[in-house]
Amino acid sequence: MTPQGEGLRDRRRRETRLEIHRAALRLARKHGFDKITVDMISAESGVSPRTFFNYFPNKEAALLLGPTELPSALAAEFVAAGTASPREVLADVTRLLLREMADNSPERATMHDVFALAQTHPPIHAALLARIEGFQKSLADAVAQRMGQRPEDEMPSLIAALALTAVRTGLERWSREVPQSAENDSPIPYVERAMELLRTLSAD
Amino acid sequence: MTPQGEGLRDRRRRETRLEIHRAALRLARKHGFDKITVDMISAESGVSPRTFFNYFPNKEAALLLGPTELPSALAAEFVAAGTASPREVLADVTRLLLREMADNSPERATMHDVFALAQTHPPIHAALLARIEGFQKSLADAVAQRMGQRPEDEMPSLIAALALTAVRTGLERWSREVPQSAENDSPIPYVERAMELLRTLSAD
DNA sequence: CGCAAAGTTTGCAGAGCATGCAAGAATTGC
DNA sequence: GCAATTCTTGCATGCTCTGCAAACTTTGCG
Repeated sequence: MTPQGEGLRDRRRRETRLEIHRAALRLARKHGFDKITVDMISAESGVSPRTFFNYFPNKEAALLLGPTELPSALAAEFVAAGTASPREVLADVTRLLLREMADNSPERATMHDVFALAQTHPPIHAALLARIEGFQKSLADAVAQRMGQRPEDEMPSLIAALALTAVRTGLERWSREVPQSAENDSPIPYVERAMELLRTLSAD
Repeated sequence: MTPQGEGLRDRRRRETRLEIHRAALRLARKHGFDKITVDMISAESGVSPRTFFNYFPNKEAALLLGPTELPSALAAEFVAAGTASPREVLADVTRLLLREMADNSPERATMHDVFALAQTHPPIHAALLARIEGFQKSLADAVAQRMGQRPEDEMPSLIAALALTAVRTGLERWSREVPQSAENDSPIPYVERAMELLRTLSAD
């Protein structure tokens, strides 16, 4: 998780970014996103307001820390698996996403909070949707590459959209259902259930 | 389209709203969304900047005029069709949406422009996604009601999401493919194609 | 018609968001 | 240890959006 060859400068930058993110999330949980300001977040995280905008393009972005694209290592591995039928590819994509979520357990509490906040705060919801959409696009690119199609062809987009719809539906339910994010509390069963229902809807 | 029992006041309100919307779209097409201001839109549409915000909550919203929910008449009709299997309901939803799009031909040029602008302007894209999400939620509610399920159950959400994914994919391709919105140029074949591919993906 | 109630427009003030710029501080590589 | 690079910060500025109150318009009713 912590890159090896990084110097002091890189480490500090990563830490500052995380610090701002955590401060934003803490304050948003406490007061509600619409009641906090960039000044408050900056003060809470010990940087100047101007510096806040060196790390995040806007207030919403500070809440959304995760990757905005499919990590290229995973993408490469996925593409290398070779051509397959659309249905097989879809099944592979869902497996890929589930595995990725299983690995990223530390981020779970954050994901829970962000999804919960999004339910009640339209600007966060919009930002979250845009973020997911970007991820979906990079996923669709990987799918297209694996299927030997062009990125603008519909099938890869549809496959990526289906898979992420299941993920999103599962995460939304999880964040609604489970009020406090306890230890060892995983969204994965929820996502699996959504994927299962999607399969039912397809091939019953 | 033009309600009968509306007085002068209502008519003016509707006209002003449309006027602002058209001004916003015209300017956004011409200069790009990030280059225009609320002051410019207000001037172009002949109202004060303050009045702009009486009609729209923010700059993005002025571009998105359409309904934010499934019209209640359609919802009622849909629900009345009675219980059916998930797959049948999904097929019905896609039919419903296609019919609705066929009827709304006047809005096509606008839809084309908005989708095209969204491709290049992240804030519009986010606003559009949020709008679609809201529509999807109301659609899911209708589906839930028809299937005798609760709104927070997953199946209705998944059905609504699938149908709107097809619509969205079709519209995106349409707006990318067809640069100028000519007369008699319809997105419907594109949406139908996306729906067809989705079926292929399910039951092949 | 005429008048009171309700709704609409506008200006003004003010808080907050976001960006460019330049000066100063810290880190890096040599 | 020094020059180059990168990061932080303050300042100035423009834009977004809201609350409030005054002026104006429409409406409904006597």
